[in-house]
Amino acid sequence: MGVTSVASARRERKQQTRQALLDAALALLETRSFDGLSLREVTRRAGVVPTAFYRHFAGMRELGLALVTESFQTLRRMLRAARRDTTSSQDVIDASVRILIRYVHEHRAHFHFIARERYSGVPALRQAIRLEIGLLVRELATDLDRFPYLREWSSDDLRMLAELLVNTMVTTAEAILETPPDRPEAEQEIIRTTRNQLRLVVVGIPAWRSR
Amino acid sequence: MGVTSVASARRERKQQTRQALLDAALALLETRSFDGLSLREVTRRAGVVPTAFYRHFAGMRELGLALVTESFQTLRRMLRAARRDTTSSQDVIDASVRILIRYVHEHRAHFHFIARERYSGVPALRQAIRLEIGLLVRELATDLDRFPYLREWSSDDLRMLAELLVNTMVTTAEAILETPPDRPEAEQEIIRTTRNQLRLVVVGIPAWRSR
DNA sequence: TGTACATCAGTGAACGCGCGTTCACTGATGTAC
DNA sequence: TGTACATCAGTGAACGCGCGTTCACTGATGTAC
Repeated sequence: MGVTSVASARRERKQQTRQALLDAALALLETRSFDGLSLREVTRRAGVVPTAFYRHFAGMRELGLALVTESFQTLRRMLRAARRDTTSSQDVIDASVRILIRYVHEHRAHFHFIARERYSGVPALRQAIRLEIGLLVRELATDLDRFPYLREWSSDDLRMLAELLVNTMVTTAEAILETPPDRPEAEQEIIRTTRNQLRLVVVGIPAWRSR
Repeated sequence: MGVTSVASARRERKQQTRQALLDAALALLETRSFDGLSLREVTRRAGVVPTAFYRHFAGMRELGLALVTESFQTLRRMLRAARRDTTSSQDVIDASVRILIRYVHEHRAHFHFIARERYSGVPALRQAIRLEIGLLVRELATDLDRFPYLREWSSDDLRMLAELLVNTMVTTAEAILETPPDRPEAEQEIIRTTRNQLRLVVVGIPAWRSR
């Protein structure tokens, strides 16, 4: 038994309520944006009295920031999975897109939340998300230089490429989320288009020479 | 004097109030998302009593749809300007980016609104915006086949390329809007990156062969 | 052109409702001895 | 191990407020003759 992680029953249950609040908010955000979400709705859905909210967050803004953190943990896990899969795979693009689609389906709510709030009404959330996306882009840029041709690229150019790839992936994720679940052929069409877009970018790489 | 456009004083002033409501909403949307906007705020800012609202719109949803229409008129004008400028220009990419930046600055509110609501909480707005963006992509795809190499492309591939270009432009517009006005060098950096991204895509074109 | 009536954009009072936040509380869990 | 006190997650009543929508209204503008 660990010493620092005794996690008394009280602390454990508090953590459960906190998670219930986060999950409730995430579920409500499927149909509303964060701006239009009320504290009372969240507590109602979490099965707790409104005033209990303040035992966990100072207000809705803080809950939103916690959701940003949680969502980007998912994205970072996705990036790690992609790194793993693309080193063992022949078709890097296909493997990357497959990972993306899998993660979007398995973590709809997180992707939804980020897509919604990326440019939405609450400044603190926008800023936090922009910062996190910047970090992801930088991480990806670092990963990229293990590929042929890219070794010689400047870090500025790698960054530019990473941004283009991330933007394309983000747009794809958003499009997948918008697709009605009863139209799998529409999803296939989106996937095909994304693959082609990434291929088009990739075939340009050998021809690229910095300014 | 036209016969059908007599525009009695009454009709004219009604139109003015309607526009005041639209402008008030657009101004408030700089800091809030549509979801978090109230009818009373809008009328207050427009200098009119809340109940007057209903003389012009059945509810906020309808006002939102009117804003979508208005915003996309701006975007369509931009596309026409880009078509004009890029046929007379040597550097198509540079001319296109310049037009985009100019329009973003001159019509901040319209771009802001579209960026905000593209994936935001109100389904009717999301759908309307998605539809309009689809139309813009198709228009651009049609424009593209006047360029070398692209003449031989299938319409599916042209569509794929147009989508990639529009996504890049949309992302750029959003990034420009997020840039604090006191940091023009950050804006220059975004512009440079966008130009490079478009160049990277363009150098890939001659190497592209459909699946 | 002048008059009598119709239209209708905007007003102001009123309603019931859900909101965020405060406060004093309860009772189960944790801690010290 | 047993007891006495401290902690604190969650409760429930209460508050003042802005909301969307209804309704009957006013008075300037438009229309018919």
